[in-house]
Amino acid sequence: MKVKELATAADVTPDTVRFYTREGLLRPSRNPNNNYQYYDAEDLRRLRFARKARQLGFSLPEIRQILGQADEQHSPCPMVRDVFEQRLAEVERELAELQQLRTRMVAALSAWQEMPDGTPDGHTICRLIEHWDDPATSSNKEH
Amino acid sequence: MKVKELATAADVTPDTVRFYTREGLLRPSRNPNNNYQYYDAEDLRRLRFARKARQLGFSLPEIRQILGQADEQHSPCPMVRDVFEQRLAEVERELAELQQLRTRMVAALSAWQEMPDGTPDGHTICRLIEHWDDPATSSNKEH
DNA sequence: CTTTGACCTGTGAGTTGGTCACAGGTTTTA
DNA sequence: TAAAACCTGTGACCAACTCACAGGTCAAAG
Repeated sequence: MKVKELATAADVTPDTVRFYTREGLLRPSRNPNNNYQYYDAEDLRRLRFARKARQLGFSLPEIRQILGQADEQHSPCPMVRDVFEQRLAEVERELAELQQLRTRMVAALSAWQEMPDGTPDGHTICRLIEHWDDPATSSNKEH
Repeated sequence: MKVKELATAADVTPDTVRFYTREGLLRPSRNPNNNYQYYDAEDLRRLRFARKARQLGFSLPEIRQILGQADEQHSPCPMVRDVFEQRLAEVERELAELQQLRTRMVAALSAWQEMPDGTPDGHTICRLIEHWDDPATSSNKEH
């Protein structure tokens, strides 16, 4: 398969195929006549694997490591379980952060309903923001 | 105030002050003798404003625009309200996406409890991931 | 047989919001 | 007077692609 064929088969762009190849996740062979890269069924499996892993939150270096282990006949599954739990914890942290941001934004928005637009007076930029009270800063509960 | 003094006053790093200066958010004066940059109370206000706006999800270009409007004696508040609502919508999109990811991850994790680690056999990389069913792909509800 | 269009190649820059490193100049402290 | 702490500008780095460019290859259509 050539780049675009593989890309179509895995439902990604040719650019992504080329990028993953540069990153060492795929190992195409080369036709010395025209310098084209040719991918086989194994590459397709690797690419599909990589995409699924990405959707589950694995990074490219992690995926490269998993593929490398499998290449060397080691089961990557224990590592996968391990990394995955860390990722889940991280996702939950991000989620909490984003929820907090949303809460702050909703609160700010409702507070703004009652505030008029300020006219610039040289020492105020935008009261909506300047008079907004950051809960993380005002009463520091962190650490 | 010199760079570090301003940074300390706004609780950011000197690098951030320099970065914001390069980005045009701060406008220090210069001492021609030593080429140092000097910041005044207005810069401190701008910097604090920028940090609050960042916490509320505004991007640097947006903040630059807001500051620019205020510089020209236009009230940036209407724009702030406008951008803010878009940002809130975006945050809610990201939030939904992250929640979905978390759901998928939790489901995968519980499914994995019952699955043994595979031994590499040349046509499987890691069954945990390969046999995981992406809800977005399998039954496409999008669009 | 040539032209067009679709494909291929490698390289390098852009995205976001900083952070870090480097090499060298200045000012303050001991 | 020398070290410590600060200042300067420039450029690379992070993640995971995406896009652009300039040029080479190849299949089908004229």
